[in-house]
Amino acid sequence: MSNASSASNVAAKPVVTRIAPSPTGDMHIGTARTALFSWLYARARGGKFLLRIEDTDRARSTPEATQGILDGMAWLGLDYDGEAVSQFEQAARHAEVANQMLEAGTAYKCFATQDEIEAFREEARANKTSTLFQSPWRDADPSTYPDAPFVIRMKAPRTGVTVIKDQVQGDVTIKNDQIDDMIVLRSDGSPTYMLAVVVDDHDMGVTHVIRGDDHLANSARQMMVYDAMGWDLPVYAHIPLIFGADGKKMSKRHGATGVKEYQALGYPAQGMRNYLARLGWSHGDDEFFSDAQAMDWFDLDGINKSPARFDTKKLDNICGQHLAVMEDAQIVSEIEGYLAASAQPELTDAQKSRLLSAMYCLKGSAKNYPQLIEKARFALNARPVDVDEKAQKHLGTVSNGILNELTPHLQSASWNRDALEAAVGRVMETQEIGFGKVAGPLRAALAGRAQTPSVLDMMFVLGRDETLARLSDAVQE
RNA sequence: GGUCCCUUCGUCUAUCGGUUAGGACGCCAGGUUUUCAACCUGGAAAGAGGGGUUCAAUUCCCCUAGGGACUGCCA
Repeated sequence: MSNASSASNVAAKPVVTRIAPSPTGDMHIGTARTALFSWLYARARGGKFLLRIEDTDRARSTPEATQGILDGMAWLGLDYDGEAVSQFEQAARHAEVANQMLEAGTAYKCFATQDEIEAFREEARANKTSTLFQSPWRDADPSTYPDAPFVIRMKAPRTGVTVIKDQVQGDVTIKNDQIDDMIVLRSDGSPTYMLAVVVDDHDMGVTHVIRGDDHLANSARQMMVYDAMGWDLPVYAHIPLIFGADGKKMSKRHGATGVKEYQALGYPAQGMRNYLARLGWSHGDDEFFSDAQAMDWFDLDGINKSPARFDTKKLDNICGQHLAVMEDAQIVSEIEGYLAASAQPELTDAQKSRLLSAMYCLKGSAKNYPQLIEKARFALNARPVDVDEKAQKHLGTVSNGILNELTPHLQSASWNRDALEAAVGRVMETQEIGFGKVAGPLRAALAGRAQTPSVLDMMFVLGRDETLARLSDAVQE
């Protein structure tokens, strides 16, 4: 028997994609990318993007993890249509479908116990034969059924092939004798994932299933359910997994793997979307782009078949480019989210407005929020500024003279960047020194540290009173 | 073990039989400079190996090697 998903019979329908994470831990960065792809695909086509929480594993699912998924989606700006669907809550419907297949004869009751199956597998492994369990109950006469717990299994074809027409992987042919009679309903009456995904995807009207390629082989089995129920197959697109720097599947030892961790690390969401979109997908040589461009360009045929490694250096670079062009208010708002995510004190109103006015000279060189905040210390910290060791070297009797001479010039200067530069220039002339000789002490006095934005920008942002006060503080010390 | 998938600079990738194999990150060198960064210029750097097909293969096919996924009453 041959089976194939047909792109043509769903092409006319509006696109519906979904992300279906299981709430058993932090939302993985790979899940986020899958969500992003699905989101881009649906949004660009005026379709729907849905969220379903695959919480049928009651032992491992937690409300905290569910909240983590919701938070992650919100942070990344991946808005979904309607309410998040709980797979667990559809259990009755799943059982109903299982029973329908039972009645139709496309599924059957299996009374084999887990011990029996395990014993079979052990023996098979020992003999190096196939561990695919072939239930003796597949064609058993119902009159021989014992009064015992049973599972419902699909009656998989044992000959022929199943062809998965995948938009990324191409046609993948699986021999049917490699497919076991998968369990769709457990002995406690609960549905398995294999059944639940198919039923939910069908009920939710999902037209395009975009998911990790660890599900590729599963697709052949899931297609049996579509077939048994006479449902249209979705378009499949199995995307390669994301690897860590060493080429192994991204895991904890590679550093951050959870979406929330990246927010806590201070990456702008826009940059994250851009980087993630570019990981495993490309549109010619385009590397830096907006959401609108990504939607315009994104398509399944641009997705690569080979796994990509996660590269934080490139992430940094892309994020830096986005920060440089982001709206100031947007950056401040994201910084507030970053501070909360990384358990740092929130900004006061005064700090926010200072940050906002300083943003023009901060956002051009930072790659993430910690870097930006580090540069913004001069604006965030109140007097008296604490002077670190490196800055301290620029303060002393010599610098006192320079700062003292600069003070009257600043008192009379009109407060714009050119005038401030002229004021500094006058001190350079009379003292016959270079800009650096003035900037050093000035930087130390204004910021108390060696790495800051331009001294001209700092004075401009701080304003006359604050600037003069900081100079005075420094001279007194 | 079995089935399936993958393989272009260190990394992300372009190329859809004919290119000096292009771009980006990172790296190295130089420049700019008011510190760090940013920025500018230049440079090194790739078709896993072996067979075919073809006038011509990075591109199509096969084999090998190396990765990976699946092989659960997990999702």
